Amino acid sequence: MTSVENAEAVAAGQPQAAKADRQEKWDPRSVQEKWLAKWDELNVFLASDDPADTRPRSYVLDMFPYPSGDLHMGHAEAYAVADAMARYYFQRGHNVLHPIGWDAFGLPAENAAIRGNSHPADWTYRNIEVQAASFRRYALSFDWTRRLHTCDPEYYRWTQWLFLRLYERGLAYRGDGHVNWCPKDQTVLANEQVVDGRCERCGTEVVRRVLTQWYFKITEYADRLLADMEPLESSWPDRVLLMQRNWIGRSEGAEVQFAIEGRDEPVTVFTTRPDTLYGATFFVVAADSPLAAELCVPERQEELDAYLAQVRKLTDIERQSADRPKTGVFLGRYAVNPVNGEQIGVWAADYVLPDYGTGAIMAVPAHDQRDLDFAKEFGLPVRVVVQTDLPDPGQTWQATPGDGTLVNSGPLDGLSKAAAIAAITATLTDKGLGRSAVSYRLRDWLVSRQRFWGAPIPIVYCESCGEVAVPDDQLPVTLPDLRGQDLAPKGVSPLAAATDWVNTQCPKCSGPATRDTDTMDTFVDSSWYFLRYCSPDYTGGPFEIESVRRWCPTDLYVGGVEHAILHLLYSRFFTKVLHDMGMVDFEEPFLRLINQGQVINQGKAMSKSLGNGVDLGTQLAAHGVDAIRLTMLFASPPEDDIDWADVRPEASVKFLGRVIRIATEAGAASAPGGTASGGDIALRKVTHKTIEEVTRLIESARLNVAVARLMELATASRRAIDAGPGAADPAVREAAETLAVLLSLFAPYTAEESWALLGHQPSVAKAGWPAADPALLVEDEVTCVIQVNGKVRDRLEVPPGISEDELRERALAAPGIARALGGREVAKVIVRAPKLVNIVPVPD
RNA sequence: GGGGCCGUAGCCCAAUGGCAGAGGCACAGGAUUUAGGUUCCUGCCAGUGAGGGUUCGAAUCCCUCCGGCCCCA
Repeated sequence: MTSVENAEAVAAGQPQAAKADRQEKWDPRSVQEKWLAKWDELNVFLASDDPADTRPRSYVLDMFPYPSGDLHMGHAEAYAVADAMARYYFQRGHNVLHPIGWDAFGLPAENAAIRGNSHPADWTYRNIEVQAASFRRYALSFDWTRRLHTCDPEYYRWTQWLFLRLYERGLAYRGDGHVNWCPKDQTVLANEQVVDGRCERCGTEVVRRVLTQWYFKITEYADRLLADMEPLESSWPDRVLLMQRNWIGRSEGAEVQFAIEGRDEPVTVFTTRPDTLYGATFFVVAADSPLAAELCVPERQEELDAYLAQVRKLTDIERQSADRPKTGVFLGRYAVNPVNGEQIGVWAADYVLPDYGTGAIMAVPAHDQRDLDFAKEFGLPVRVVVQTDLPDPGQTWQATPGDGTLVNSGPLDGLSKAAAIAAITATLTDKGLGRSAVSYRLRDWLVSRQRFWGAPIPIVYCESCGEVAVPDDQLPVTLPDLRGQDLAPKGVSPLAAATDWVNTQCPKCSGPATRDTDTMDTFVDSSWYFLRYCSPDYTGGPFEIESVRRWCPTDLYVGGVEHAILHLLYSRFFTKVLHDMGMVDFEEPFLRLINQGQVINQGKAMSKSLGNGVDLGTQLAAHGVDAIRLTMLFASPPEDDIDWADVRPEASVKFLGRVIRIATEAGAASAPGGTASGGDIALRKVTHKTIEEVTRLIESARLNVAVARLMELATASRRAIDAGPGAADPAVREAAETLAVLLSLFAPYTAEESWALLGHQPSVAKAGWPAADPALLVEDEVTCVIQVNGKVRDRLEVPPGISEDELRERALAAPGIARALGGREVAKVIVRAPKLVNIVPVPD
């Protein structure tokens, strides 16, 4: 029997049913619909943009979802974490911005449209509605009035506008390059979207293609992206900072110019080890670089072509794999070592990549394992120039990359590695043959995509004017109405087939022109959405500057670690560009970052192929929203994975039932509004200690421990009712009310119901955060541990304010201590009043 | 190969150099009960992956090894 039926039974005059209250499991699901309707009416979580609103502002943000079907277990955890934090700030009286929107452009919608012969928008907006309804039921404290979708023309108008601002500043450019191409998705990918040589979306192995594409010049911001991580050190997870640092991959070294026999211009190489310049015994260019084609002598052309055919079949990962035998072709030419005039052979090989550095390297086999492997394969000389205490690499085939003393290096002989780097760099600079240089692993961000469901790139190509930006007043460049098979991948963007759309007028000369047929990477859409939430309906720009000034940067950002590089790096880049444009007054968008863990099952990520998926809807139906939220938060610290096989939502249901019963009994026994000051002091102390600790725990996002503290408060309340002063004691009411308010962060329905049972008007969200009374936090007596040599030998009950001297005296006189000392003389006494004394006897 | 994070009870997790245990699950027992369900109460279990070091005192700091995860090659 549910409590709803109980209530009906009572109304029908069957009092025996009411008595069954303690015996029947309370079903927390029974109150969900009631409070949802009430909350819609009250609508308390609106962020106020009134400049006169003096409440402190907090901006709590969840990474917005992609609308692929309904919400899943992972969403349930992430959004529960952010919601608890947002509700906390709200209860503390902050003016909280906690918005929601959808990252609504993207490939799955397009694929669904091809399959279903429909428009991607149909699928997208349908799924958004499903998710929105689920979010509402999941009781998230969103300000729904700020909802946005990146596929709305009112949104992507400003994505295009931002593209044009980057274009004006030279930060968006069209360039040729070796790009990553996903054969399945039929589009190019950014480097960040290639994981282990595969498309991060569909897992297909990517291939290299040479194409002309649009790029954002994120490399220009490499140094700032690196340096500005320092202030985030304590508020972002270490591993995210580390991953970003690795991704940017700054390395210091030098550029060195090698003259090439028969070529006018020298070729520049980047090396982190200019000190080993005298050890360069050959020169390698990427086999598939233009340089290789150019430098190859005619007699070797055939050999190079055959080699190239092989190389083109390989992925980048295979090319760089250390355990693969080295391959290459001698190009029949020689490069000249600028420091000793030595002629060294120029080789084409696949272990050098065409788009890293300059696509050419000086090979120092003695001190670089890859070069050594190559030298071994082709019988090239190995010359040690840094003497280490390791055996000769020419004998062992183990390169010695470490520090040592320079030898065989002319003027550098005798120097250490560091000194040699400084000396050789200075020499090269003087002679105009090189300079110190910094190289980054980070590449420019490739933003063109040959797909339909994205923001069109707002550029047209005119026969007479060339590349022309679409003027701001002609934005947005909206998508043509393509659907079904029109969208099937054909290697060029589906937009190219919409000739009416493609053919347009040049904005400059009004002559015939064609539109760029690619759309932007959807990571462009999500690089600025957090700014749009501040003024989602603003029509004068992507955001209202004043509004962003009030809310941003985001105080807390919650999302998965899978965005550690991509989305976070891009958003940081956009923020810096907007800062340089004078549109925002900060340089980092997210002050604090929490990466929630994954929800897994039986030790493995949930997946269709493993058949271990757990459906969120089923869980919610079985246990109720509150129990699932509570289970997510209580299972482990937010950043740890939760194995659903290890948790019992039933336990949460049980706890929520305890809370409801306490509220029921306290609510029936006393009225709201009284003072707790005459109440049971022991319970009051527990209550106030709980307030103090939970506050501290929430601040540091240790939500699992906070929940445990609430369970203790519930237990203490139950004892007070059953075996203490009884339900009518004001301390019981105080405890029950505190429990309801604190619990409202985690289990909003149960908290609201409790609040009502205690005789209060909704909403509990407006109750305000309780303050701990310092007087109730002091303990009368503290148990002091007396140790001998660090082992506990006795305990004393002492007043918390006891002096060190008195405590020392009492400790030495304690009966267990004399026994433990066994007559030994005391050498030292460490006193940490009032909790611990450690007595160190003179050693035997 | 380089770098980073993590190993606490049968399980999930607490303990920010000071009593190894807060909370939950599971298990066992008691009370209530028509009930093996519900509720309430009680109990049970490890010496912190292994070894060494620093310290009056180490789960916590340092070193080595083992195991797991992540990032970069």
